[in-house]
Amino acid sequence: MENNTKKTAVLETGDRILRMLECFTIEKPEWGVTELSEHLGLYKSVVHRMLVTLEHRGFITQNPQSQKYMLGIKLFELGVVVGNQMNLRTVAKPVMEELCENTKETVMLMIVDGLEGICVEKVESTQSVRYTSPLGKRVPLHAGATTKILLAYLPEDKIDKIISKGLPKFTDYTVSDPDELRQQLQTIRKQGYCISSNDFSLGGMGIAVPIMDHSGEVVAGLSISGLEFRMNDIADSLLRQCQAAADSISKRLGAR
Amino acid sequence: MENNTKKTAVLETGDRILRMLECFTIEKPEWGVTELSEHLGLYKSVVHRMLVTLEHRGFITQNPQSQKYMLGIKLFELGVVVGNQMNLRTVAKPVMEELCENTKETVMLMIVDGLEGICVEKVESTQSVRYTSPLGKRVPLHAGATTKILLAYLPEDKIDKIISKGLPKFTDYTVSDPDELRQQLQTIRKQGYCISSNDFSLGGMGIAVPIMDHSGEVVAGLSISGLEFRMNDIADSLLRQCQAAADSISKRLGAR
DNA sequence: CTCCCTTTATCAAGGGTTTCTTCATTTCTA
DNA sequence: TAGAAATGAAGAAACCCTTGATAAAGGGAG
Repeated sequence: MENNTKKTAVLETGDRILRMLECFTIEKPEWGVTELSEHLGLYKSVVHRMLVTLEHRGFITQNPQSQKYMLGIKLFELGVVVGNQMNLRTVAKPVMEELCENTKETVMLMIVDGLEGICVEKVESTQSVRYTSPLGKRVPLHAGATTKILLAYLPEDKIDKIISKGLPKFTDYTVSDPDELRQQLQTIRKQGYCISSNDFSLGGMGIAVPIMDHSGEVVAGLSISGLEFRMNDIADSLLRQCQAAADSISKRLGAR
Repeated sequence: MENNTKKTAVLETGDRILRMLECFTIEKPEWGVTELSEHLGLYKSVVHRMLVTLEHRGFITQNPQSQKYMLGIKLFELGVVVGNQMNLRTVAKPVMEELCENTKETVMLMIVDGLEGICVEKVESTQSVRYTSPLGKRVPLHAGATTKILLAYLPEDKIDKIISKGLPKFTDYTVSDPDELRQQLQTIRKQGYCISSNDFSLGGMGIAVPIMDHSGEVVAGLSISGLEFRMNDIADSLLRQCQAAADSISKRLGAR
């Protein structure tokens, strides 16, 4: 995600280090020097020197057995600082816990960052078979109820940008036709919620509503997610509970 | 915390950026350009350029109203990656939840990083009056049960180093005499647990035990923390439950 | 089980590139 | 409106990349 409103140029060396940090993900948390070199298109000695710099202050640590590198405890600390400063998360958590208790399904809170959605909080169902998604994971906005509700309230130019980047299919039910997606988004805005099944994962179902801040702007999506066969017949009831929860959170954020 | 086993020099620009990131803490999550400049002893234009570099990729974000800078969502994502790769946390969490449920007090998991302790997981009591400490916060090792249990099992040279850095008092009961501290640590090792009151916060009480990994090494401290007047009379029972929980976690980590 | 070869990680030095230092300009707040 | 903070630009100074050497580790073959 790029913020290019400022004229000041970025520091090349700094930007390169940040780019490398972005390689460490939930899917691939461990990297070797050669792997990073190839992935980033940088000399191995450059990569190594960056890793030593990060390791020096605990931002990265090396697994002595495998010699591979992984993110260090300092990033855990900084991550907690970010989590703490999200008023939205603090306010939402107890409401989400209650909603999960009442519905027995996973409750998720997502925001938009750039052209993607990120799960910033979740309360997982305690049922053995449950829907879940990793906290902090980035997902596309056109598949899944929680992200489609966010997409619906984005500015038109941003929706255009997302569509122009392409709409990959995750299942046979994932919408990939731009006109059909726009139609869906219009319906979502009209009814003020999104219910979708099977479009991100087969057998999955999500019921999502928007959360507003004091200025009436949509700042997050709240959803109940689970298995379709469990949720389909009680969708109305789940929707009402989700709406009540979102209203509660919105009010605490200063919405009218 | 410095890892200086490698001969490769760190990148000055990179190190400077990391040093700046370390300024953003739970206590002070927002900084202005001039504040950072003075705190770090760097020119304002250098600080500004570093901030723009971090902002460019979402590692830092600027509050438009106050013009101050705070950590960005990218660090939240990386923080989650770190949290996920901590096998200890994943294994411990359900056990901690049960322990909290059974004891009604806050349960905490701490590790050592450098010469300090860090809380890497906690399950807070649901009682309105409860003991708590921020997740991810660094604390000294000589005050409080959870950290003293960790200190007790550190190598002698590391204990010496910590003592030589000084033992600040948090209450009148905080141990600050090196000989007395060593005595306490010996007792803790002997009995295999630590119970302390009032030495980190007045009225607070903690019961802590060590968690071992597959090699028998102490990798974390597990504790029940609460108010002294609630815990004092049932300390034996709480200690047994804490020991059982720690044993369970240790076994799942491969300890015998 | 040991040795050899291949791959990866680590390290060093000079030329080229990037960033700091200084100060100007813009923006914001009281 | 004035002062303080944020933002931005250009030449000198410092840093880093590029290249290749060395060390370490792992795997396969005998």
